Amino acid sequence: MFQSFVNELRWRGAIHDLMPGTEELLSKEMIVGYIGFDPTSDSLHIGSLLQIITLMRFQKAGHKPIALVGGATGMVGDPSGKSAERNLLDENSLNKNVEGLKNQLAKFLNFDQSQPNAALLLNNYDWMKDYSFIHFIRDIGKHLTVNYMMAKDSVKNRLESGMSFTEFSYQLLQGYDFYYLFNKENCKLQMGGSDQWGNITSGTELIRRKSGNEAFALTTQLLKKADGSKFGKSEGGNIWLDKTKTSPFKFYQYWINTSDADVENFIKLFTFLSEEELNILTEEHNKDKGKRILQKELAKLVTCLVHGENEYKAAIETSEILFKGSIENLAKLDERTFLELFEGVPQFKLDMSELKNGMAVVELLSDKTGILPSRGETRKLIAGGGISINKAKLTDVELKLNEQLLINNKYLLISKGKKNNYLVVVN
RNA sequence: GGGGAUAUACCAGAGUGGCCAAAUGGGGCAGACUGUAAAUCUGCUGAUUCGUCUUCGGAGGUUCGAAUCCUCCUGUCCCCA
Repeated sequence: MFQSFVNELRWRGAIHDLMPGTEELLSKEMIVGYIGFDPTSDSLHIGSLLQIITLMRFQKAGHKPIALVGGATGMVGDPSGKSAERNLLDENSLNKNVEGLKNQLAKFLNFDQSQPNAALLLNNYDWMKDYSFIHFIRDIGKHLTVNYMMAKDSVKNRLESGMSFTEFSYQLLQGYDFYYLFNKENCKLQMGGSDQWGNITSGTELIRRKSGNEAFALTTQLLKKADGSKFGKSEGGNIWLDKTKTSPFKFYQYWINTSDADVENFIKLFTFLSEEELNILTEEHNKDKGKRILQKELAKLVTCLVHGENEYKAAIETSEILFKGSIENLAKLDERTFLELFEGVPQFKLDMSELKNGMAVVELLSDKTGILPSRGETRKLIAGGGISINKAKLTDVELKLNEQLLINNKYLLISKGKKNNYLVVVN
């Protein structure tokens, strides 16, 4: 039972690096392992989802996962992968972020205390807040040399451009977390993205030097898309797990749009389908890639995992209407269903009186709604055939809107390109 | 401390008195094709009431006219000490 974890990550192509002995350790007995999450925002995004899923797999393999929110480390800022010193978060937003992350993380793991491998959700602020500087540098700082710390990539890369003592100390804080969890929770493994290797090994080193014990590390591949662009971004920015930041519809759309080049890789990483199930699906998919079998399955499973089945179904319906449906069908829907369908679509309000006065499309699209940043750009886009109203391509730049265009006397469906839809609600 | 180079739109990078809202490439947005994919091709990419208006590190100046010349300031890079 225990041996499957590393193997599973391996065939899914998730592993970047393992400390020697890690696989043996995990195959013998139930192990406690942790992953830390930085409270840099009040929601996690789909990049961190991969780490959450790693913890879930870890738990499914029979091990005990700890999700650690970095309430203390977040006050300092992890320099890993950063080319410049960052601003510190103020405490209010930090607290808000910590709470947000805790709520999200809680949804993915099993905390049922009757299970021996029940998950834990911890905040390192709890053990750091009363640790005084003087004691910390005596107890902890004494065990790692500056030479050792400087050899880390996160520090080395910054020797030219400069780095504050604060960020330099970061690895010591994260190292101490591991040491603390090792002693307190018998946590022997830390996992994380490959950019965390340096921080994790500072922890294992601290454990070794301070107590002579051995701790282990496992890092996962950092995700990249096949075309080199960044994973987890769309025009609107990050794809968040919080549905108020990224609607389930948009979330679903992100996954359904996965390119052929990425989809096999992503479905292995982001779903719990077995190797056989995946083989069958992939074979089906390869027969006719146009059906996008893998994309649909991936979008379904990830949306269900994060937002639940109901939101997934709603997202599918909205997608059907927006991409396949006709405007007539849309008009047939009752108001409630209509609004439900468009929940994930950005909406704007407009006064009927403004419409009756004959508002120019250009004005609506730029000044009134901000769908486009300027009138000039709006004109250009219309001229280029990039705007549709109620699914009909808009050809007349000078068009004046009137109430006859409204669906059910109330709505206007604006599309920018194929994939960006906006709903104007007229009262 | 001395000497030199450089600063141009989202980025890279041409332009060195008028033909410059500024070449070209990348990125972004849109169109065609397709499968809501990739690749490819096409258009757009300062604002605008389409007459103009505001931009080339900053502040002044020369000139009918300045991204381009002059002065000062600021930032960056390189060399010497």
